[in-house]
Amino acid sequence: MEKRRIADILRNGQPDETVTVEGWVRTKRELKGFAFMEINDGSFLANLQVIINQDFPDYEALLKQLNIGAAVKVSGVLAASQGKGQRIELQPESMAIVGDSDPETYPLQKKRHSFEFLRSIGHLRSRTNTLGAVFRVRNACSNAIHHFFQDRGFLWIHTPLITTNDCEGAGELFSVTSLPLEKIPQTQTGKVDYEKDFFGKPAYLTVSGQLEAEAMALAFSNVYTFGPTFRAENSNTSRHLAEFWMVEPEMAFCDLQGNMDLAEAFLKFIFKYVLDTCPEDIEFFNKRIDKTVLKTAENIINNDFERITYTEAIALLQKSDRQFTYPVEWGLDLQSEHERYLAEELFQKPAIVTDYPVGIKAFYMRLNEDEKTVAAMDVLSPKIGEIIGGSQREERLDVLERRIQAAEMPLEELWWYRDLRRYGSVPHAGFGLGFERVVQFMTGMGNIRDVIPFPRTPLNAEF
RNA sequence: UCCUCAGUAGCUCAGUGGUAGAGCGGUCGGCUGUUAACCGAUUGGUCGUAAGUUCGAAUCUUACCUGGGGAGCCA
Repeated sequence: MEKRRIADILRNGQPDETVTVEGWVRTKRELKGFAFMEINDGSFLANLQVIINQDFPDYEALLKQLNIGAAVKVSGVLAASQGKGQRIELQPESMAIVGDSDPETYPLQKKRHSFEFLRSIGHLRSRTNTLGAVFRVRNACSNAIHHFFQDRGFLWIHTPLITTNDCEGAGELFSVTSLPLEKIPQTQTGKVDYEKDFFGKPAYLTVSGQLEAEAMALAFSNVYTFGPTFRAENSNTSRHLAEFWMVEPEMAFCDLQGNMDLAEAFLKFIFKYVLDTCPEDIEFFNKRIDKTVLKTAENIINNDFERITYTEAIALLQKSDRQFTYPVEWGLDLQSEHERYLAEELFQKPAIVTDYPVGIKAFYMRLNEDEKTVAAMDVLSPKIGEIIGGSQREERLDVLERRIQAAEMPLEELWWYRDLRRYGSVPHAGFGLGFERVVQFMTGMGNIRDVIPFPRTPLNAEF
């Protein structure tokens, strides 16, 4: 008998087809002479309804075991549903409890649970409608990312998770060591003797694969990373994780314009891809989580992003009649409230802000002709804020070295990064995108901890 | 890390100085097409932890722990 996924049955199944399905009981409703059971195998938002008549073998005993959470295997014949709410349903001929579930202790009920509670049962929460939809969308989004870049000839590169650069960028780093913490070897001056450590010097979990991606871009022209990234910052917000996934394309022979064009095309593509592949899940989010999800997605797909310079953004903020908590002044960084005002209220769509003051951006961003600004870009989105941060990179050795020194960073440690400017240096650009923030944006989920299966945040590494 | 709100039954919450409550869930019974099924009964508690005030504390005070929202930092 043909084993089929529930998504396939609900989309394509026809009456009188014989099928076998495997999944978990989501709900059961008992009536006088028969019972309804719904099972879900994770392939689809909706459940497959199974009708069990009282003349089914061992009806009484079976029903006692068909509790929410139990794993079952059912074979039978599809039939057009007599009731409302589903097109097709399953009339079983044989049924087996693969793994039972005690209803007294199983924490999931057939009712709404708070996301806070679901986080405490991270190993089971993916069996709920919302988290199920989240992770299907997350998967589709991952797929979309690879499609987008692969179709354009970008090489997917795997940059190291362990780094000895403590100067990759901002953010606190997690240390990586094989030294015994209870008895750390010390030098004669009483400092940690890193020469005895695994790598012979301090090592950390990476906060970005960008520097290595630049090296690879200068060999393969267009590359991208897509992998985990770590930040030890004690951030307790709905949009920060200690371990998250980042997408970082890097393009040789590319300037800031090309970078912006790619970022915009990229966001449009992945939104359209997810809309096309997970329409039911997006519909669910639009109905139950955030009623603007669909509108926002269509807005992104169909409209050009607003593009303004930092200087123009400051002027717009100063011109607005809104009272901001933080000062608006050329040279100061944009605060969350400023970014949200621009994207959410003024433009009501994503906005790309470029050419920030040199003083507030990283050393590797290319110095503009005015020597006051750098070729940086931030894509600001409604609700989430900064969703993409990128720049054209400084390709001129002398300028780069000046910037490194101005940032009081050690030139020697960046010897290989400087080498890239010495041998065949070309204008190049790239950006970083927080993957979970995109999934948050697509689904309307308010807390980033609910768009990654097992979130790592301060004081939380359970599961 | 800072500000702010919260922590009471398995879940969601009410109770704001005087006997610990409801809905949902679970269990039992009823119901011929349900779909957050419905109807009836029943079960269920270290009121986050510790100390203090009081004749008496879920309720007031202090500290701590945990969580939510916001901010900073950032993607």
